[in-house]
Amino acid sequence: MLKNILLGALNYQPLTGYQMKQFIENSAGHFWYAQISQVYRTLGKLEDEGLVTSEVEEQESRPDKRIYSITEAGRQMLRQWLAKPMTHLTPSKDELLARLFFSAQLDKETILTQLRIQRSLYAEQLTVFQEVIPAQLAYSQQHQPERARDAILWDCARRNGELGVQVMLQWLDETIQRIETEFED
Amino acid sequence: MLKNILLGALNYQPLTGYQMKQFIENSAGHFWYAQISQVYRTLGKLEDEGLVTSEVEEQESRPDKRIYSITEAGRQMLRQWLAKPMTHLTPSKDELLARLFFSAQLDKETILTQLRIQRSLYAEQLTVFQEVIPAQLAYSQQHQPERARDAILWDCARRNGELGVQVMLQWLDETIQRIETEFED
DNA sequence: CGATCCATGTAAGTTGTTACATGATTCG
DNA sequence: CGAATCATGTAACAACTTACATGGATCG
Repeated sequence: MLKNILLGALNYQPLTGYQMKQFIENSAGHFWYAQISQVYRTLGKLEDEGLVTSEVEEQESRPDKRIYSITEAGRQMLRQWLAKPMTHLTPSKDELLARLFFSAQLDKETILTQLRIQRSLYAEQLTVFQEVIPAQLAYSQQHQPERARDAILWDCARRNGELGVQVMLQWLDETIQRIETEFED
Repeated sequence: MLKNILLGALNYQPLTGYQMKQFIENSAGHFWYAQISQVYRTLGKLEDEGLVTSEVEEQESRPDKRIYSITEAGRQMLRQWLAKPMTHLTPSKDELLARLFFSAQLDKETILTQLRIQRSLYAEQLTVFQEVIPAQLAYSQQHQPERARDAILWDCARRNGELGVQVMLQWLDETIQRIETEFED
């Protein structure tokens, strides 16, 4: 799967491994993440499979850059992945819910503290979707007005993040209140 | 992480690997999943670490059962995990968003078909959170009224799933409409 | 009469994480 | 003056997936 995401990024322009890691953090962070070491290894595999090529650019006072480009075979792979219908829901893992599910043995205050910490983390995350990313999208739209379709889809992804965070905040408020009133200690 | 979830399940009563897989599917499926083979291997490791013990129950006309129980060390591990504050958000991966993000090169109808398939999958999922799980919870509450705290927390987890699915349906409707009106073909 | 359930696992492979190693530059 | 940024990767380990193997009972 990371392979497809790297191909997707390289489909716009050639990038180094380091830049791809940044791309994932800044643009795709809401629906994907990867360690930098994994990015490098995955790029190596993509190159072995002939889906990308690389060339080294020498630099002074910095390590040389290895710049990756997508090949025609890579583009075909990407298109294949995108067009193949997805007939399942992406399964998800959520540590907070896993903990809460088994937390009946904890005392009330420990649970509430946990939930309040998460609430503040989500509140912070909301500004990313409502302020940071919109600013980024506005900028890239000004500089690349020909990418109108991308702009729409990127904003749809952003909106998904915004709604997801809002619903978590709503749920956390509901849940905190419920535990405050329904739990005896 | 799967280790903690298995310990959490065994904290209620001894179970076989097969039953734990079912438990994960039925009760924890919304926030965790695991292959049955992974469950067996993880149980083996937990036993090596002395966090669970097992004994074999012979059966006729069925393979023998290996029944796992949590040890005192296991309970301590579980409590430690539950009580340690979680200061990060669980990162998530979502293939649908990843695909959509890179889908500008696809034609409008292919994207819309994808989104409509997902919409129907989520619609089905909603009845699980609104009908199937509430029935399960009502049943277990009747049979174990002493587990009042568990009942509350399990319903909070269920509610999280319900809200999550509802927000995905809302987002899919929004997104389908947006692509229908804003995409030219 | 084929699929699903019960019930166990192993083996091979892929993916992902953490730690290590290097080193100049730039920012606070 | 220490931390972060740029830039590369390797090694060891942990986690997870897929395929294989077995076999009676039960359901549609």
